[in-house]
Amino acid sequence: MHDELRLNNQVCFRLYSAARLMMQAYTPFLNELGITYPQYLVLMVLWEKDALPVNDIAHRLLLETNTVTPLIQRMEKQGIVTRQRGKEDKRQQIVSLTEKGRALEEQAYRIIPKGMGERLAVCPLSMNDFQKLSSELDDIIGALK
Amino acid sequence: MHDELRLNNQVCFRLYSAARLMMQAYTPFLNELGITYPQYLVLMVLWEKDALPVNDIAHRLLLETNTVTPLIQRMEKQGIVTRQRGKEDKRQQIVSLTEKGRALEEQAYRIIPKGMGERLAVCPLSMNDFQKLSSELDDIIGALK
DNA sequence: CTAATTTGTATCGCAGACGATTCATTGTTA
DNA sequence: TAACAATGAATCGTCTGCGATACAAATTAG
Repeated sequence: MHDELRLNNQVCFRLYSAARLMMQAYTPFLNELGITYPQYLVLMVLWEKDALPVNDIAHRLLLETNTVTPLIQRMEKQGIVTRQRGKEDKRQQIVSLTEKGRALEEQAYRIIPKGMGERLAVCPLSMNDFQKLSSELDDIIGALK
Repeated sequence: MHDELRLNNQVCFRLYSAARLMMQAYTPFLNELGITYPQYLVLMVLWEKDALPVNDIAHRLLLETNTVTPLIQRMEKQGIVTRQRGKEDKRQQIVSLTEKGRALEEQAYRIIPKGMGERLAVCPLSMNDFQKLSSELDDIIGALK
């Protein structure tokens, strides 16, 4: 009846599916590292700049702190990060990488770019296409966040 | 250190964020209908073709049945759909819209295209850009599913 | 036609997401 | 400075997602 309400006409459904399938594609490689995809995102933030309060990590990932807090608590249990109250502001929890957390960067570097590259090779998109896709997604993200 | 492991270089993180933000953008409109985004997806499938087994709905949404089953059970509690065992194959649960479920299509049609259109208007993407985005996402989905 | 296998759902457990609320700490203002 | 507001985390409840498992119905094999 209403073409606007057809699944096949929905950009959102495509985004939703592509994001899920992409996470699923990462999963076997992340399993080798013993982490989940959201945990991998937290690690990428910390590999770039260590010792950040929960709030900064959440902002970087466009997530709420009530999502990130339990995520990081699980990572603490696994010995990947440690938490300590901020010196200047005692409300903050400063999240820092452990030796194990830092070591994961090298492991990730050996496994993931190669693995995902092969996984996406069947995809008929050029480097240029991925570049354009990225900037279009940034436009959507910018408009909605 | 490793540029491949930078958040800003990840297509996957963009997909993940864009999908989440898009769902969040739908939420206020879906709240008026009393449904969630995944429930909306199920409804779009049923509005197109009513009385489908759980399996068909799951396949259409690229989800597992162990995700769709509880989703539909909640929708049944809300009086949006009904379930009955298949006549030919008693293993199947045939999911059908109730009157309330059918009525939601008109409500959705009045609320969502207009609301989301305004929400995405600030997005500097043309109709053509969205078209290309859709087909690129389809390429990724096709490669990964 | 019975046994083995496959298929369609359901159940369980765990990890996100996120709204709502709480609590301690910090900042601000009267 | 004392009351008040804002901020950073955490907690709670609910709804996904999904791997692992279970189970009945249906299909296939022998």
